[in-house]
Amino acid sequence: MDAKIKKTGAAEKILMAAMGIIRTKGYAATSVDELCAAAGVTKGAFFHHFASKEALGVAAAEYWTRITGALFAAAPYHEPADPLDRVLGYIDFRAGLLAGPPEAFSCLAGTMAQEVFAVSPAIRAACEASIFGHAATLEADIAAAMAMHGVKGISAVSLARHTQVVLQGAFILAKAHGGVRVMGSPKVMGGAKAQGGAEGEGGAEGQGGPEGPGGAEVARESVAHLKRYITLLFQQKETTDAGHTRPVHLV
Amino acid sequence: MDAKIKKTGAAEKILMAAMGIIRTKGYAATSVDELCAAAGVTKGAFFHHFASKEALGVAAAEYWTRITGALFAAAPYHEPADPLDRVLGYIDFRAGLLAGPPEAFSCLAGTMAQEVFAVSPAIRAACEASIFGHAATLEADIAAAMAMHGVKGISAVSLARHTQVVLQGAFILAKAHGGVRVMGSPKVMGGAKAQGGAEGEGGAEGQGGPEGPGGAEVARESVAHLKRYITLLFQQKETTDAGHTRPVHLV
DNA sequence: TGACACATACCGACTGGTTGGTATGTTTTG
DNA sequence: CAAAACATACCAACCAGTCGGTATGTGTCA
Repeated sequence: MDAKIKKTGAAEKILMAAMGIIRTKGYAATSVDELCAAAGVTKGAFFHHFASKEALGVAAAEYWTRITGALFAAAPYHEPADPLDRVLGYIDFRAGLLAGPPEAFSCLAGTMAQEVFAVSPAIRAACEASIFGHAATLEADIAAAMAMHGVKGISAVSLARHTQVVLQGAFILAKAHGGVRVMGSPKVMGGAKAQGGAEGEGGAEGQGGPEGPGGAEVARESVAHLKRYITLLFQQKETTDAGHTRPVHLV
Repeated sequence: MDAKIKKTGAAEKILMAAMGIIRTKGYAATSVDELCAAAGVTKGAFFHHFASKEALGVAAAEYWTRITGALFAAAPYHEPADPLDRVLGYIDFRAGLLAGPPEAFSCLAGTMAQEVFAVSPAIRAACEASIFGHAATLEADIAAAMAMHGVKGISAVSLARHTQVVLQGAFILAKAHGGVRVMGSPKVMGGAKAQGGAEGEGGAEGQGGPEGPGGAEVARESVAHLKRYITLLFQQKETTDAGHTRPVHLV
């Protein structure tokens, strides 16, 4: 990087900005002007690279797939020899990512899919590819672990998807819980007008966690349940096979 | 229409319309005009009853809490004497609701929380109250079941929330999967412009389920995992506590 | 080497339609 | 009647998207 110091093009700057803003405010509430301002480019540049706002949505989902794909490919959970350890390692890795405000750890594809599934087939498809494609990267390890530990009656596909269900759901509870402290940046709707009666906490506990503001802890607890589920699944099948207890047909 | 046959006021008509439209398109993409048209009222009526669009969002979340609260209070899963059966009955009840297109079974509070958690504290709080409040209705049964069956080391609060995490996550995967068939109503974005490369299926299987179009089946599979988790949780504690074989009620 | 053709990347003023919201009626109801 | 419930007309701000233009290559032929 001497002669050519990485001149980031406008397209990528827009995509990076889109990742941050859409995860915070959602797709529909994000305007093209806002995206351009955040990326430091003009509207002309935007529509030079993307045919429409919807096309940017598709591109953002694909960008997200690329970025996260590289992150998980390089992660250390692939190392263990036992496939079950790799699966549990994946879950630990995901739990480790749950820190800070929700927009820092939530999933762009899940956020967009929720909003546009009924109005933009193209974006929905790109989000589907991202989520289900990522789930598919777990299938091999899960299948190998099930074969090795003699777990039967459950499909690896379904269990792989279930891990994503728990993560996506954890993001939502985290977003709903406590919320973000107004640390400046995200412009908040005028508080005077909303005459909402729901001011009190809905039975939530201490929200000032160790490192961040919001519901990362709620999310981590569910991921712990997921890990316990998988552990029990494999542990019980082993005892069932070995011992006296009559074989339990799962599903 | 004789003496007083339920003259539905404008406010409730708007709230009912909001439930349907926001669950389909999301909060941000739903315009006030659209809401008024669907409810068959005018803008004047809208702003007579709601101070702002944000105030409607809060009211919609509270309306949702009321509606669903009544539904679950009247549901039959409260009948069994064994609290564990009530908990598992709840999960079966939720699984039974997973049919048709995603906008028919997904959660308004989860949808809105995802979009507005960073921009509208009032709506976020109302959604939080809805989701965590509903989770709280499960705590008593879960705690009783854990006491009765000697399960320790897990908090009832956390397990109750985990059920909601799985459900919310299941909604997202269902929305991302396959999608809705364009059966007329929801106006779809212009397909010509979006030059998305993601046309192929992301490794998904047959999407034409028995009754509906989309991903209800994907959702049901995750709920089955949830039920299996809770079953294993109690079953293993029982085997650990009391002898070996124990009545297993799987699925 | 220089001149020409062509392509890519980017700029920013502009447009027509839509947005949430308001001001001012008219009708219904207690 | 008076107040609440609803309708009509309207507005400024904002929206996605357009369009004419510039600056910088890049290949190519003489």
